[in-house]
Amino acid sequence: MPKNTIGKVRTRFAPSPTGYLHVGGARTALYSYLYAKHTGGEYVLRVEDTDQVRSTEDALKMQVEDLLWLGLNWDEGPDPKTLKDLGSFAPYRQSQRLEIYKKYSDQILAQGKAFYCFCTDEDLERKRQKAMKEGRPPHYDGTCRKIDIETAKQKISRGEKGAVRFLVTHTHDVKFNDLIRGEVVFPPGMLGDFILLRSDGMPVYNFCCTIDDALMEITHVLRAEEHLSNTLRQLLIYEALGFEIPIFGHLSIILGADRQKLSKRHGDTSCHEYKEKGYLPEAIKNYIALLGWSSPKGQEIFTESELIEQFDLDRLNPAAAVFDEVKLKWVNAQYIRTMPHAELWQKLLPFFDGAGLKLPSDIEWQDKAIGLMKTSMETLVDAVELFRPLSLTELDLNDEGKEVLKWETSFKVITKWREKIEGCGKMYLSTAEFDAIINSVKDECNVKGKFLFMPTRVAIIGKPHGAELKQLVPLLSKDVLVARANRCLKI
RNA sequence: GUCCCUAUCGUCUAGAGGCCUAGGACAAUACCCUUUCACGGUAUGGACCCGGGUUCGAAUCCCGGUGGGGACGCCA
Repeated sequence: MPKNTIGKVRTRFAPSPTGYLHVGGARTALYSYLYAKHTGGEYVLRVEDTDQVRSTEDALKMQVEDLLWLGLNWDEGPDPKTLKDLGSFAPYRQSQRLEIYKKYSDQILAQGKAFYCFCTDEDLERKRQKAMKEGRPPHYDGTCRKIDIETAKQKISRGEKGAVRFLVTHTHDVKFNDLIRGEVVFPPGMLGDFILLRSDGMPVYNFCCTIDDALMEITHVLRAEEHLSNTLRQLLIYEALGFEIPIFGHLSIILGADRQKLSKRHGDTSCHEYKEKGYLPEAIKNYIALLGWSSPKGQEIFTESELIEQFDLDRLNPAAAVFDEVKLKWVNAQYIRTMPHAELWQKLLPFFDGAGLKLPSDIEWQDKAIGLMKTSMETLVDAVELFRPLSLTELDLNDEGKEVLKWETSFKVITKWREKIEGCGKMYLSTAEFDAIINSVKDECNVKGKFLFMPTRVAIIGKPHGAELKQLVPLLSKDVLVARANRCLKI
């Protein structure tokens, strides 16, 4: 009987590689990871790829990539680079553990706790519909229970396809103690005989999951609430095989703003999409940690080590939580503000490149620019519009800007502005020098308020509204400022 | 249909029978700062799903209802 001999906490995240990593999956992975780290235990990545139709190698790569992006590195599982299984419980891909499942299936069959089923899909579907219509639970009706094992084996040896079903006969309540929900009771009659092995020999989720959790000595199974009723099947398998039962914790579901389970209908639900929208992995992690868990201190923004230190399983909320991107944005903004400038610049670079922005490569300039801009952005994508006026490309005058240039006083203001900059000895103006110049333009042209600031802003960024000039001007060289002013004067 | 889970401001939550006139965060509103916007600061409004019990006392415990979610697959 498999047993956790080390006495260590072992958690796992067991995704099915059928697409991108969903935020719900990310949270399950995060909690499993955090709990293992918190207790000094081990965190395993196992790949549940027994659905050969839907599981793909590409999807596995995507999931691995997203998990690594979030920094949820596993102690055992497929190697991040080669995807080769690493760890003493290998293999970690269920598609490579088929003999193991076969062995246990044979054992259950031999115990008489399972039987071969030769019913066809069509038969089953018809019976299911009929049962539903008559108000009965749509359970398997037990047709093949009466086929004895020898007869069944003969049929199989003649090439007939048979699935293996677990024989569900218990008449007692099945109970377990859920970490999050307390005692959960399943009365008898909730279940029909369920499949262990499909007729093509592939095992199904509930079977592999149970065997692997036991064999891999997983001590704490954290998974989404939709698996709560699966636990009954798994408990019956644990019982039949005499395996030690792990501690289960069923995490609440994450909902969209419409209070329905978060899904593709809600738009962006994968980590990958949030990455593209300019969210930092630290921020996503921090935000999803708070969906269903709270810090005993009431803290909301954490470093990685604070999260690990404070995270525990006794503060998980059983009720479903709505995913709120507005708050995610706020969390993201907090991280942007505290991130070292050079690091933030590196993260911004792909977004600038993607938008075709050409920005100075001077490190000092970049540092100054980030310092001035970072409180104005919530996501990395926001930086694109913020930095666009600083791009060393031709000034883009918008219609609103052109309107401002038509004002009577605008020509005078911009001419004076250009004259003042040209007269300045330095390559970059300081904020104070900019203030001084603006004030002298104001006095000498005798204009103020919007008639002063709007034309000046148009001469600098091509539009009358937007970024703070005090932030922008110190980041634009004299040459660029003059060239842009000239451009406006020519219209 | 049957079973399981669940219910505190718009959202995430604190709350372990008296510390609750229910606390915090995001969002909202107002004001301050600012010659635009944002940042920042200050303040305001905003919730215990409903009905029964138990108790001297219930957001908290119990029962019922209602709402929401999940499961009843040769999907996971």
